[in-house]
Amino acid sequence: MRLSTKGRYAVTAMLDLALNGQDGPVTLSDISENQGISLSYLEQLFAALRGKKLVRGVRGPGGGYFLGRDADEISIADIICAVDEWVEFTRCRGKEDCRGGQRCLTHSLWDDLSKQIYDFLTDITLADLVARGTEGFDGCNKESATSVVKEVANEAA
Amino acid sequence: MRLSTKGRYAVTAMLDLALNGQDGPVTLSDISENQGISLSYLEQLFAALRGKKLVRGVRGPGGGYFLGRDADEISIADIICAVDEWVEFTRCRGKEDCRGGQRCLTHSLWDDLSKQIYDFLTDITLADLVARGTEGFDGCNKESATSVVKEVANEAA
DNA sequence: TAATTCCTGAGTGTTTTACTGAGGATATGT
DNA sequence: ACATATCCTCAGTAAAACACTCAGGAATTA
Repeated sequence: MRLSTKGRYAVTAMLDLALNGQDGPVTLSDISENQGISLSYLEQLFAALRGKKLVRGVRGPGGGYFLGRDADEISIADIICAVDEWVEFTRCRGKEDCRGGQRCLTHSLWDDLSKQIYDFLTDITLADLVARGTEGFDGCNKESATSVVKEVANEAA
Repeated sequence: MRLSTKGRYAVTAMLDLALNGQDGPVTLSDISENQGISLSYLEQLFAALRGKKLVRGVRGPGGGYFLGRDADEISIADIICAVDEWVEFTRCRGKEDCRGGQRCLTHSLWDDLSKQIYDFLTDITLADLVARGTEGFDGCNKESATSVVKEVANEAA
């Protein structure tokens, strides 16, 4: 599991899509402006997302992007795997590569952890995030990440 | 939270240390050979780990590295944060940066998820991994966790 | 036909990655 | 004292990834 800023861009963009895609498609220009990501970079990311059928593009005026399937059917792991190519880390592919089992054991432990992280992110869907966020939303103020700021919640109400 | 191969190298090296550091210090040469990481790169990583007091170096012949504290007091998040500098992702630092609350909401959702991942990795210690791994371990030939993960990933694709 | 949007691909400066190399500081064994 | 082993520091570097610009082409709508 690889987790870089590239993956974050993708997750953020998909979140934007989940939030705004209810009434009509969302254009990349909108996402670009909303999230502060360059248009061309978004196009690269969405090429990958399209390849994995996580989004569906509609061309022409009034076009844009939809989610490829329901938000509760798209996990964070899906999104990250689509853009952050999965890299094989351990070079230990069989018993012959192992020296005294030591190296192999360490790698096996890493693989275990890696799988745990993957499973964790597989269990979180876009719908989860949206649901969780829109009810107990804590607003923009980064300094109070834990405390609840109700400004945007009030704005929405 | 950033999770790259650099962080993996660090976690793997620390695991090696946790496994072999019971009777005397472990040299970087050993780790280099065991894990297939270049010596100089390890020295870079351990400079960072030393800075965060996660390891303790002993110079001279017979020297090497110890864990900086007990294995059950070192979380995976500690290790990754030591080598993979924490990068602030969202540029949204206050209400003035937000446009209609939309961008802000997305960023807040990301921050939420980011914190969840961080908490998850904070709860896993080196001791956990070692304990979990050494009991059920039966060598390299077994269908490794990595290939399982890859299957799942392919299935999702 | 013109505008809008997706879509493709080439190119580019910057940063990160993973490594090489050249040395110095500190401790050990003889 | 001396040679050796180890940590430790720093400078450099090729390759990859990142994030982006630019230049168009393809499909759709008005």
